[in-house]
Amino acid sequence: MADDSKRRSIRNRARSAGSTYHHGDLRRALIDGALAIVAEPGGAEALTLREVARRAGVTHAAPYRHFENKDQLLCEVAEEGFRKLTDAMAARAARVRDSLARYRAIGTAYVEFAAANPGHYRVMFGARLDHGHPGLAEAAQTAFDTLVGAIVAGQKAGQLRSGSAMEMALTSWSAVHGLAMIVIDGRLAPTGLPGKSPTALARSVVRLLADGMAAR
Amino acid sequence: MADDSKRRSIRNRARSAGSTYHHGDLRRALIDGALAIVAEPGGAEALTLREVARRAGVTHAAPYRHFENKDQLLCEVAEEGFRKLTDAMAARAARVRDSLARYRAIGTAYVEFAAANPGHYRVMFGARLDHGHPGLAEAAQTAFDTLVGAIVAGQKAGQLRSGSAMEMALTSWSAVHGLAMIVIDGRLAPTGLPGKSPTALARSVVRLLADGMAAR
DNA sequence: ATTCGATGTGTACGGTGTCAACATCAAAGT
DNA sequence: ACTTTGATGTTGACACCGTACACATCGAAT
Repeated sequence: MADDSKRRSIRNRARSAGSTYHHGDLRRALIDGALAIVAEPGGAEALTLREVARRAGVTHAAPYRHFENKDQLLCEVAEEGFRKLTDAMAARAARVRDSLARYRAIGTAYVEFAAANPGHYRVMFGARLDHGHPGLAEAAQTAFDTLVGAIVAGQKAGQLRSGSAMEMALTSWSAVHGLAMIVIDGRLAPTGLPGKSPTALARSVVRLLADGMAAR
Repeated sequence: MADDSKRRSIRNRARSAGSTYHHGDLRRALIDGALAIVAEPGGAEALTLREVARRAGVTHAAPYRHFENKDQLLCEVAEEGFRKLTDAMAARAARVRDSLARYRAIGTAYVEFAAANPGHYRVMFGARLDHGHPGLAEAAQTAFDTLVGAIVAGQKAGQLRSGSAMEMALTSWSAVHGLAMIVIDGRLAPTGLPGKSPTALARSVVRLLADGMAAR
């Protein structure tokens, strides 16, 4: 019957993807599906538990065997996002020697990551996220530490003004996070600077910020 | 019957609120209901069309006679939010003579407004907002212009460095918006500065920002 | 070979935004 | 004064969502 053949094809799909038991590694498949949805035009709005299940070829209730609820899945997605963000910043920073320029590079990379992955970024900063989730908290911390590290290094090199590195980091993070949100939410109209590329805007904001933080 | 008495009480409630016809000024009642919900603990998450209708003592479909869809209602709520934000900034600025101090006062007032009205602020910057909505666009523009005005004034007074006022405004807005989001989303953990009051954080960030923008 | 625990299925519940057909009522036109 | 009409509110439906529970299935430990 149609039912049987459909079911078999599902099993086969799961089997082919390095399965451990029952139907492949569903947990991983669900996260991957969520990542795929979030990268599509629909964005974070279209990220629904049922759609994730559909893509994994599984019933809408199956995800509950691997995640307590939707938020837990979102945490996993967000965690992966913070790791990618950290990587993006680190990769950019690695190509710059001057510590002030490195600070700027990190800020620009931050905004560009958000602009390139708006759906993912929105999940990372969604209101419903369980802040207690251990992996997520650690991943977010690591991303933030990248910024702090660059600031401390700049201070040691005498290129950034002395003072509370933490306050400087919070200010920097606020600026890049705010710009990222403004850009991905399409809120540039009031500034009269629409049409400008995210990169150009990021460079402009980060330069002003770095000028302010630079030793004088 | 119970039905009749219930209906009558609804009519009476509407009547008592300066009605024009059928049932009072439902459009206004719906917006007010939305504003009330957004100010409650539940916040923007709890803002549902059906709940708004319930509070107005009306059926779940009635709002569609006054708003095309939920987003249009949200636009109205957001518009009112931007007006209140503008007022809050202007009120604070009016008490400061020095133009650099005034710039700082505006930034601090911005963050404090968001911290005091997190639900409302989240609606104002929700992803689903129709950017085309005329009233909303104007209200947002006015709020932003408050910032731009303060910067231009500071430049004229020789207290803020010269350069593109628009870029400086975008940088300032990014910083206060970013900090506002971080605070109301409870994302301070990575900074190691949790527990600090929004006001203290705002002052710290704004001071750093103003130092950077100040003429030297 | 049997049991058992983990995993996926089916079905159900209450909630949401939205729509279309219907009912009502104030005001305009006769 | 009576009718018509257009704006407003109601009813009931639809498709979706997150979540819960009882049931089926199947790999692995006994």
